[in-house]
Amino acid sequence: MRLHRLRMHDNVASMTATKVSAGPGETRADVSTDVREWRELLARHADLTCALDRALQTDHSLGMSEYEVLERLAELPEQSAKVATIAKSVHLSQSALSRVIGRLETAGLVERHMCPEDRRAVNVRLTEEGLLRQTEAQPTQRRVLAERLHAPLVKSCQPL
Amino acid sequence: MRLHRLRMHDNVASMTATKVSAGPGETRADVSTDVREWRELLARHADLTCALDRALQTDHSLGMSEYEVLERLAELPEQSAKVATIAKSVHLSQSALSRVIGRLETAGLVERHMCPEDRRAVNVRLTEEGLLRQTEAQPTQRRVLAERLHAPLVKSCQPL
DNA sequence: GACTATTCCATGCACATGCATCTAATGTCT
DNA sequence: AGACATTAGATGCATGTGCATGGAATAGTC
Repeated sequence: MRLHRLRMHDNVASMTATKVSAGPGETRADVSTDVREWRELLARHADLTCALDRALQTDHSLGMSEYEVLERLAELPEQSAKVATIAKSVHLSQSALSRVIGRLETAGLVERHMCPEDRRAVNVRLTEEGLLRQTEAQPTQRRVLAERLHAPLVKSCQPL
Repeated sequence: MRLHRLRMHDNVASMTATKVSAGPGETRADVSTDVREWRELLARHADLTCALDRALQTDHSLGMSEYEVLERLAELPEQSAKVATIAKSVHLSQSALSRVIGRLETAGLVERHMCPEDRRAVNVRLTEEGLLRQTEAQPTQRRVLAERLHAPLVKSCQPL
């Protein structure tokens, strides 16, 4: 049972070179505002990611990546989309997404169909079972978000 | 070369059961405020994590986890700490942290010493080389943070 | 002092992910 | 049509991570 969580994906963005020289009064121990914000972001992400993954896994046997893909499909009127389309809204590499879809397919929650108008593409369609699972899991996700999205951080950003 | 990034760790927090029932007007397609916030957090995290890892790896041959540990040590006056202490401020499991320290040790950036007053514990000490590398890498980290922490998100949270 | 429980860290293992690459299909030239 | 470039998606591989466990040292109990 995978109970961790992480993701990232290379979303190529502009690299405007904003020069930021550290202030002269800066010592070894003090930390810039950006760094504090960044550490809070990391802490919040770790907390939520862990809690969400745990809750989804325990209560619904779904990983966070799996749930996210189901959720995106469920939000669509057609409840199906090409892999490339899903990739645009999920922070996973193409390969990781391909495997997530593979796991969902094995579990019977989605089906892969060849795309008639572009036979390279694959259409991913939510099954009845898939919609059911997503519908069941959604309250769990919402509950965890409501509980922790704005809760005070336990593990924070103190300089140790 | 590892060019991804992600982390999480189980920081046990209270599980106050805040009941949040979805409003009756909610349809399949609309997304709650919490969910929008959560997706923004995910997107920001993915963007920064990816950019930071790339920059640190390319320019300084350091992973994000490695850099973070170096940074935490460099912030301390003694520039050394027990593993358990470091663990409190980094979002890594104990095992992952142990291995990060192992890689840093192999690279000659930290040293492991037995802790005299508690011989179970290990003291991790920044080497000269380690401090140098962290000092070199810090501007890179600050630059990426300044560039992207508040930049508009390219890959956002649209319902596809 | 002997025994047990607990704490600190390292390691075996399973697994999800990113990168590089491959195949197939499509698009673009000439 | 033929040749080359591009795009969609799957997969081999290396790697980082978490979980479970283990060994060693300490703390607590009798």
